[in-house]
Amino acid sequence: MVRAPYFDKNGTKRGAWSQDEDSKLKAYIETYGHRNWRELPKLAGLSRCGKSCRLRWVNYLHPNVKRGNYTSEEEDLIINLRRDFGSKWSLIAKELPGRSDNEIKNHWHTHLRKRADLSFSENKSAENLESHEEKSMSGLSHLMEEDRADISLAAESVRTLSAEYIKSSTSSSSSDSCHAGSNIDSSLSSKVQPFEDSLMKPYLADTFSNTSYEYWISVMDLPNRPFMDLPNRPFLPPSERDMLMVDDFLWSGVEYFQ
DNA sequence: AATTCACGCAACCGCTGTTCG
DNA sequence: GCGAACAGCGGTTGCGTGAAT
Repeated sequence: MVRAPYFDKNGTKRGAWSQDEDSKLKAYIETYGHRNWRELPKLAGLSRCGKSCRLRWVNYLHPNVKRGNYTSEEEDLIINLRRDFGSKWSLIAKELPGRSDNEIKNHWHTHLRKRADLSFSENKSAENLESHEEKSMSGLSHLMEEDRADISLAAESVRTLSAEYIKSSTSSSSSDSCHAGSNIDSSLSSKVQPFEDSLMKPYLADTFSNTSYEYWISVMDLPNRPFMDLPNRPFLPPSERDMLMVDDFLWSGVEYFQ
């Protein structure tokens, strides 16, 4: 189940813990506490590094650690907290007495993420989109103001082009109003296509296959941003950094939908 | 029965924040 | 104010186990 025990080049033991090591660590901490993890292994007679000892204690040996299956209440709580806090596992763990951040993180990745995905796709509906938008924007709060401005610029570009795209699509004679069509002005299409290829398709092909362009425009409709003239602002962000910003922005929305 | 594959989870790695001299 | 040491965190990895073929 875990890495087989071995010694690294410094003579420090790594991998799975033995019962003997567990008892030594537990006995030492219960007697003397753990004020200095670096010194602790030497004093406890262990050939481990301090980090390894800390991890073993926090995740396994601590008397408050609760073993066994998660209750449905705990799972619901994790899903809700994950939605609110993101990957702040230590914060989430504080709300679940007896569960370590590592354990919760593992449980999320192996069980709950799928359930959360399923739950989202089942609940996805038009009336929720507005609140999703708010959540998406609140997801930006952790970013520096200048980064938010960068994202906003890129998002504005997306918004503007998408609006033109839809306008062009819906005013055309084509019966296909969902996706890039053959009737769109070729210059506009050439600008929209990279957007669709590089940003939208991963979502459309995944969780948001039925989400409309109108929705994405509403999500990206950031308030109080200067309008950019398309000729002066190429659609694709000019740098890799901008690209990452847009990606981060979009994923921050996805995070909140889970 | 043997082999392959996917899953679950303990442990590790690398980074960031905090404390201390 | 600065750098080193340390603690803590989140992402990733390695490998045992059981299910599927």
